[in-house]
Amino acid sequence: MHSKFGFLSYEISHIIRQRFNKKAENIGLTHAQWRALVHLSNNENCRQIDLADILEIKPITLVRQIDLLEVAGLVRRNKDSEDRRAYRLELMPKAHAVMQELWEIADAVEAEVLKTLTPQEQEQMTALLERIKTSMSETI
Amino acid sequence: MHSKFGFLSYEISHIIRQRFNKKAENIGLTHAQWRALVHLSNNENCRQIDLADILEIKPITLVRQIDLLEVAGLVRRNKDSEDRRAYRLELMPKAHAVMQELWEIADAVEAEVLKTLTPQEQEQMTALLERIKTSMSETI
DNA sequence: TTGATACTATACCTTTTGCTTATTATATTT
DNA sequence: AAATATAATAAGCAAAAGGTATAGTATCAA
Repeated sequence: MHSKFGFLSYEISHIIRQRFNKKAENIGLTHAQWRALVHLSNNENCRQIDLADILEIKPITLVRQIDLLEVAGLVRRNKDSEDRRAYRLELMPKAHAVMQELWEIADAVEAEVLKTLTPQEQEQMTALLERIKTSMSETI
Repeated sequence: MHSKFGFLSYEISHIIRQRFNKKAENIGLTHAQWRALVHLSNNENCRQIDLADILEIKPITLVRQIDLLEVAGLVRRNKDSEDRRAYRLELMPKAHAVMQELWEIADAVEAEVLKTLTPQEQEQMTALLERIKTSMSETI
């Protein structure tokens, strides 16, 4: 029996993403931008390279996401006082309002997806996935 | 506490995909083509629209994947004898050899990813994910 | 201290994946 | 027979990500 976990996790997140995009299209943020916002809010004032690392994407890929978020007034690049090469990324007040809307959509999509499991099973699965993710980031 | 499952499943599959692509780049098939092959081998002789449905993509998106797979000699479009609008997709012998290589890579990536869980936990998680996927396809 | 090396952000270009809209040919239903 | 639906596809676009190269700045080692 061959591996299935890779396909399962891909296909589930693929459908979640489709559903999220459909419900969120009027907000004007793509899934990738929304992901950047969430991780930025967990790591306020980090540099672009830090955020790119967290998002598991290349710095150049992040540059344009930040460009768009900056134009939308959600994020600001502040010059790092200690390293003149770097920027520190600040979340603007408007971002919090947008994020609240997006969290409602994300929570609704997720509730729909997980409704087939009991609360205990949901917790169990989240815990298992978190262990996998932690182990993956350690393996480089 | 906000939803996490969407992010977790996305991020894990994102990293799995990166690792897979890196190891498989010399084979000359992209992740999407590989996914199409696997699902085709589980549904031999289906029509393009059936496969698109299984892959949760639009038929036009699949057209070009099949074009590429056909050029590579892995898949053949056979005219459906009962419906002259449709093609039946046939997996060519060469595809099986390629798939064997790709399965080895996929299995290795997956083993590495899951090594942090016990075999029981791995089964548990796969079972939970399969229930989610089944429930999602039922919800349309 | 200076010269080599490394790092941060980014410009330019390409690839991969997927979509929308519309078209052609064929089936099916009324 | 006419209206409607379906299978594949063309044309063109968009989102997400990467590769290579470069400017500017930091850091380390001789």
